[in-house]
Amino acid sequence: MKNNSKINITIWNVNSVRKRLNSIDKFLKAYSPDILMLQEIKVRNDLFPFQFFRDFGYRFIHHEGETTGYNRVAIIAKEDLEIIPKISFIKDARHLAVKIRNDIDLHNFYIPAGGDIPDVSKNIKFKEKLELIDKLTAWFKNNKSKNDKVIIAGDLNIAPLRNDVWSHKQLLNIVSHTPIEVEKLLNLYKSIGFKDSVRKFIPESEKLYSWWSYRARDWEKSDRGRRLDHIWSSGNLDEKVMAANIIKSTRNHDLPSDHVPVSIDINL
DNA sequence: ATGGTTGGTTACCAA
Repeated sequence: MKNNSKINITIWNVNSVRKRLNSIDKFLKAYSPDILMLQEIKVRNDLFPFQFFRDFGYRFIHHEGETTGYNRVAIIAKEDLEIIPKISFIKDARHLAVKIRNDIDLHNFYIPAGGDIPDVSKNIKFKEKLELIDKLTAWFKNNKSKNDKVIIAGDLNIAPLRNDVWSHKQLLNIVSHTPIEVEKLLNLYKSIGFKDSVRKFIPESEKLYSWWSYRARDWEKSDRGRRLDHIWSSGNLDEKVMAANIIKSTRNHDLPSDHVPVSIDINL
């Protein structure tokens, strides 16, 4: 990557990379991001569609071997990136990190959804989700400072703002928008002074979603979405973020993911 | 208040 150039970073929970090849093909032809960070690729290393991405000119494809085809994230880029150590306590290949421009840490996260019941005494998955976010908050506080250049992105499975969900009132007790999750996520946000690179361009007064359930009869008409996918940059990078985009059109592809891509353009 | 859909080395579980 040349100095002083615009870089597009796109995140996308594809809900199985193999099922989504036609949709990803359409998206890459139209948007051609420099760095593509996928979540929920649901594929083992040996079955990953390497050639598909190489044919689009992506020479850097980073994901890690696990025996199961669940969860998992990948970082794909046009140019080689330096791989940096994973955060050790995140399981199920839900995290990978790289360094860009020699000094910016770029993290790809897939935070667990946390089950259906928003009660830590009845639902271990909800408990583990909250604990993971607490651990991440502590990790950033202990390992990074407000002067470090850090971008964290991915499916965080929490919609923090009132207008990040179709009905604040009706989702208060629904996992992804409960006050306890929102509080935990805000602590992570404040840990080293992250900024929301997408809300920077779209005021909090406007509804904004990145996910629509498969269960709706007509997802677009009912429009009961949530903004679960986020890109945050640390304070000294925020001013270099020049644009953000949620590519809602992919939700109308044949065999779509329930999430749509979220991207930023950043001048580096 | 209930049920609705999708995916995985799948016939249950997670999302």
